[in-house]
Amino acid sequence: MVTDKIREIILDAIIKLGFASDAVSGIYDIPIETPKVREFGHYSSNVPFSLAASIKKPPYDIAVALAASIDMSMFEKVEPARPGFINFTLKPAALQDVIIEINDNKNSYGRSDYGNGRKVQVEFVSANPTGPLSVGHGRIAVYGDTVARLLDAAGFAVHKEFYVNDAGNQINNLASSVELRIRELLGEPVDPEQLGYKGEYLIAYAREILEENGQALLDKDEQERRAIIAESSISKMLADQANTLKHFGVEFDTWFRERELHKSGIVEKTLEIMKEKGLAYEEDGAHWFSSTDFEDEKDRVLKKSCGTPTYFLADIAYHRNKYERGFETIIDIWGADHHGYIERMKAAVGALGFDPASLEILIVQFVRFKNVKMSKRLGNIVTIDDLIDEVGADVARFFFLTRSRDSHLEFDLKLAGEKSEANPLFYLQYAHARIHSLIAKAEEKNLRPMFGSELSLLTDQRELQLMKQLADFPWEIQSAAKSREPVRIISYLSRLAGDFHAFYHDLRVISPEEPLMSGARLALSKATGSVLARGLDFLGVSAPESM
RNA sequence: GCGCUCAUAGCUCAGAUGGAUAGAGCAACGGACUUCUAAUCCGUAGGUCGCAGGUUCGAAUCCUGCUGAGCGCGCCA
Repeated sequence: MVTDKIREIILDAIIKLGFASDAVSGIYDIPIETPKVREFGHYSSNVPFSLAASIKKPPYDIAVALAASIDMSMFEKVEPARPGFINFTLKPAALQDVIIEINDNKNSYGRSDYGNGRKVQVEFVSANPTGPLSVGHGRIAVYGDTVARLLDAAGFAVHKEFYVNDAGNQINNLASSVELRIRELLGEPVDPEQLGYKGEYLIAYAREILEENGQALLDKDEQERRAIIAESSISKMLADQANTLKHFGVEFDTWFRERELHKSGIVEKTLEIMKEKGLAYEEDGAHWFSSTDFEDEKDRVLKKSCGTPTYFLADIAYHRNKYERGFETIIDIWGADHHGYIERMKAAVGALGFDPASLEILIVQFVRFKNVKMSKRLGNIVTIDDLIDEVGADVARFFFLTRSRDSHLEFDLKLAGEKSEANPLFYLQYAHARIHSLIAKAEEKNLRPMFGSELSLLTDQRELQLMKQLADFPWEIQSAAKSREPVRIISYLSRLAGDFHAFYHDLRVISPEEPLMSGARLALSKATGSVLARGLDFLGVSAPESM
């Protein structure tokens, strides 16, 4: 990775000059960025500012000293700049090597071992199994899935999990609603007001359950009847949700059932542990977690006076279980309505002796709607399935990923379906398709990508800029993974596609009278095509070969 | 009332631990195809980064207050 090489070179110079300190002791302490102004070079670092405090010299003087001590083998120019930057311009040869690197690592370019195989769990969506997934879940699904893909590329061992809340009142509600639908199918009068879940999707479940079990189902005693209906409804719901997510390009390693926590006794066990550690007390017949000792605003109930555990206790047990499974970093992705639970969850994890910093809870803001006809069938829900039907999975995924997770986005279904809104996606896909067709056309004239010494012919400003962009890919993946911001990949790919389009427009690729130049430019195009394809793959979006 | 999040071009949004002249797409305007995909390229115009203070060599970014928006504050899940 070019950026890491530059960091190493800077670090060597820092050590040589005796400037190393606590502030700067490893390569990842060295900031590096692409300057906004092209004249400043390919990369720049403001590390002199980081060093200024510890070695008590003006940043500019440090920049001058560093620039003079840099190993120049990769660079054409290394210049200090006021008030304290060092600007680097790579030699063309250093950029040309990137094409070879990409070609040699077609299926792995962009991957790094930054994560060093550390186990990370990403838990997301985790919708209740009581209805179809909404567009809000869709935003979370795409965000979580993409973060997981990026972490994987950055060298983490990633596990994707969907937590199924299949215990608690909402399940009783679900079962009784389905039972009412069954009775309705059998001709009994049903008061719609009694339906906890009014969505018509339950009618289909009721029909199937009736077919599977026969009318005898209703003769069983209530507890048994409800248990059958509940389990059956849940598994149908999970199958539907999984199917929806699959169409959306999102698949999980595990679907973790809350029920299992209760059945296996982990929930009770967790309460006992908390009591032993003096973290829980009894008052008014209920069990409380003294979370105020851990910066929560008030104590929370773990087990109600009626004897049933709260959702919160189950959640604590669940998180304990996550740590027991050996995850070093746990990422929970929640909707904005759950932000009030972050403090208490972290408090609980910390109280149990785990490092609260290892639990990252990321909030994804809600999606609001504009120009949407509310579906009577489902109440005020726009589902992921509706969205995919309307605009397709690619556009839908891309739409969510272009907004950072903090933005309170307004979803305009009308706009999303139009070309204008989707244009940035087509821009990327078009670049990929163009490259594919270019290479096919060259083949007809017996011209193929060449990865030898002819690459040194690539010295035009357009070519250098495109190669520089390709060189940045691994770094962009890594920083998007570190910051959990997939949106960066979109910005990056747009720049890459833009540089390719400009290159393509200004320079002739296929010219039989210049076979070496053609070969080199085809190699550059091919490298661009594979980086685009890999980038789009991280976003879960297709890279079409023709459009 | 308290808390979390957000406010950047007409619209939708980027903006790397605080760094150099705040960017892109769409919309508007003006150019570029008898030649590799014009779903493209080149250019013009568009900004008091919600408002007011503060921190410092430097603030869209950090802190405080205010305004506005979304969400949350139960022995619900």
